[in-house]
Amino acid sequence: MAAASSPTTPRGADKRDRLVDGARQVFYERGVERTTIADIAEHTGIPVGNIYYYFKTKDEFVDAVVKTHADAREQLLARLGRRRTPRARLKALIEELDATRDLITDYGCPIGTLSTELNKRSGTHQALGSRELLGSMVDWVEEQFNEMGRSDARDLAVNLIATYEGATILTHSLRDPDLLHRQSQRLRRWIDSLQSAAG
Amino acid sequence: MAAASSPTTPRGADKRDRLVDGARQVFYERGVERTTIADIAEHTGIPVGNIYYYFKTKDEFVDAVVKTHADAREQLLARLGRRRTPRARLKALIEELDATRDLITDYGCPIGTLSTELNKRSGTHQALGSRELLGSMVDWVEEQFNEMGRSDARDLAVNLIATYEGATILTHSLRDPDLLHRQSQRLRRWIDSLQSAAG
Amino acid sequence: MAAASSPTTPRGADKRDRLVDGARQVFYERGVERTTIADIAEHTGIPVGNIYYYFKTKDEFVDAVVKTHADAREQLLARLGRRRTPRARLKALIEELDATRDLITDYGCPIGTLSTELNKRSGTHQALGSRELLGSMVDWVEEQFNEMGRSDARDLAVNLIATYEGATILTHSLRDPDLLHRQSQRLRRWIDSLQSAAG
Amino acid sequence: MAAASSPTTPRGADKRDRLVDGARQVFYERGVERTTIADIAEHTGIPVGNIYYYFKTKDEFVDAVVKTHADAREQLLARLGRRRTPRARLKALIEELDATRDLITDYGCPIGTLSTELNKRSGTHQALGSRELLGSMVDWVEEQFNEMGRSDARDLAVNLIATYEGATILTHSLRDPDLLHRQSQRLRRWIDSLQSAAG
DNA sequence: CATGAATGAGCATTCATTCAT
DNA sequence: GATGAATGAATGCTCATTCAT
Repeated sequence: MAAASSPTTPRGADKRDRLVDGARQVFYERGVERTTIADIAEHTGIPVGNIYYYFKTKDEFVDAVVKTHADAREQLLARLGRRRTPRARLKALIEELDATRDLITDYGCPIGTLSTELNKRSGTHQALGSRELLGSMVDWVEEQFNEMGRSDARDLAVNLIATYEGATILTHSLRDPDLLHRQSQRLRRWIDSLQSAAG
Repeated sequence: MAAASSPTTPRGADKRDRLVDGARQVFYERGVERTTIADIAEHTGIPVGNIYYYFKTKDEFVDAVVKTHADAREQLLARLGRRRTPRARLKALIEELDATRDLITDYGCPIGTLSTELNKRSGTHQALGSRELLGSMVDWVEEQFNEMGRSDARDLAVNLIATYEGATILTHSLRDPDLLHRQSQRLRRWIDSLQSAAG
Repeated sequence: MAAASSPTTPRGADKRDRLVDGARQVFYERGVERTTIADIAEHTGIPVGNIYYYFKTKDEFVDAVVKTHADAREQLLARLGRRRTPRARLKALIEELDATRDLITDYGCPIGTLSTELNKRSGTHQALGSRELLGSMVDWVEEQFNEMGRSDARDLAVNLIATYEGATILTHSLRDPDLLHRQSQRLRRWIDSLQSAAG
Repeated sequence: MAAASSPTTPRGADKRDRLVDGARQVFYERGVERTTIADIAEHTGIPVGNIYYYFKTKDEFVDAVVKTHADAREQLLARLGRRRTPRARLKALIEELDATRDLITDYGCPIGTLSTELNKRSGTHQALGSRELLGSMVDWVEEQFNEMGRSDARDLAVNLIATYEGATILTHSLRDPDLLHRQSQRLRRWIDSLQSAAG
């Protein structure tokens, strides 16, 4: 009869987390539309009836998964923030992303494919959250370029994220992890090549 | 007694074309998964029962739409091929794509979003056709860079297409057509900056 | 502009016959319910639209096929009638039926399976015709036994037909043509064993 | 707080049983092909959506109904097995079957018509189960004849079952219950007339 | 008469969501 | 809170039948 969850986490939070994480995985692998609540139930081992205690609709699942991605991204950026220079931070970002290239080859960019799917979902579901996902990524990169004294920071940021996202699409479509790796190296060289205080 | 259809088109081809085109549009706007045959029926004004005279399964619709995109791309590349220099061809390609930025802002890149969706569909549907769509685009670009004497033609081609595709994702997610436009300009400048006969 | 059909047959009779015969075959192999008009069209090479010129409904097909079986049976009985003695006629009947045991192993008795299916169809379709099929067979056999002077001719006739029909069911279900053959031999011995003028 | 179902039956088993039994009836009366899931829903009062909680496909219904027939037959044979002599068992079997002649007049032999239909269904559905139904019946009868010391037990068994099955077809087709009754009497006399230890 | 095409009712099946315990 | 079961509105697809030429 002892409490099954830690005193600092709200009751049932662990179960909710399992659900969100399970949904994130299945959404990623099969896509949101093709994932049924029963799929999530099976994947997490939590019965369907119980799931609805935590999530009233499938859309709430989507929101929670989007938030999960946002949190993960925030943590990543926080970790990268510890680096001394903006150039180092940007290159570390590329490195991190490149490290997941095998998953990306199989299922695409978790954020990119989700965004694409949620954008088609609009009408049913506000894709606001998804807009945030990529947007704040661009914002963070922009900050780094600003710190480097670039007046064209926004364009550079868009270029970096766009190049990376596009590479994930090709990597996934052509099932070639090496493609993403080479593109990552190109991006790192490009970052190195940029002047620090010029427009 | 006037001919109902042009002598060069087989009977019923016009209706079939209407269906494929309708499907292409609805797939593009709502996504393949969220599009029902009834949606296509409503959009084209062709009753459901009749649709199945032309397409036996939804997957056949997908195949036909993929083929439509492939044909359109082929025509585009053929048109671009008339330009004198590879550099001019590449810049014209960027120009063409940039011209559709308003649609892309609303619905994303027709080929990119379709590919992404079809990749999640695998198992049910072979995404081979979709693989071709982006792949042959990269191939064509690579040829241009080869003609320019670049030994790193493949990497440059991947970079160009990736950058463009990524830009469509950001443009769509952030609903900002200007973003794609600026990125197009950047790509054109990049093409101009490349040495013609260096690795 | 020469007449395509013989002057003694009504126009289109040949095509109609092809249709009935095709339907008979497909009905036999797949069953009436599982056979579509398109199946008959494909099997006969006559386009669907044209079929409806000869048969307004699927039920009319069924009627025509039943009549075909009735005609064939009549011809068979007429042929058997040429034999001198009733005993010889009955044994020849058994012989004829036994000769088709390979088909029966694969698809059952053409008349028996059709009757069974049509009886389930009642409400939609009056199975009167089908009732005739087996009924007149029994009647003919009864006549033979009558001619043999048997006062229990009806019972004997029922026994003969029932035994044969039942054997086709087992033969078909157990996929064993030998079973029908042995049962045929048993029936012939039984006929031989019957006294000609006893009750 | 009283138990809703008996402790020996799993939860939902009663509803499942209602479904199987309903399906068995409707299959019997209308035939498998002409029975829709909606028919079963209406007949049992269980909504369509709920039915699929118990049976994922129509074929699963068919399997369950076949099994029901197999179970019923097993129970029948077990009951008959209590009789002292094989001859008594066989005669009791005939008696049991004869007792249902009114139903048979209306709908035919439950096992025979089902087998016939399932045999046409092959390709879609393995008629193995159906093969068993009649086959094990023959086997059981064969055992009785073996016990009687007949070396031709197999043939005799085939003859008995075939005669009975054929009689149900005629009875049903001609809508005459008396026909089955007379044939049953004939079979009983035949059994009595057989020598116990002769080939 | 011939034929490809049209039509709509119906069917098996799925699934998000709700309910009773 | 937990859970199996319930529910009904889709969804993709079929098919007998009809129509236009």
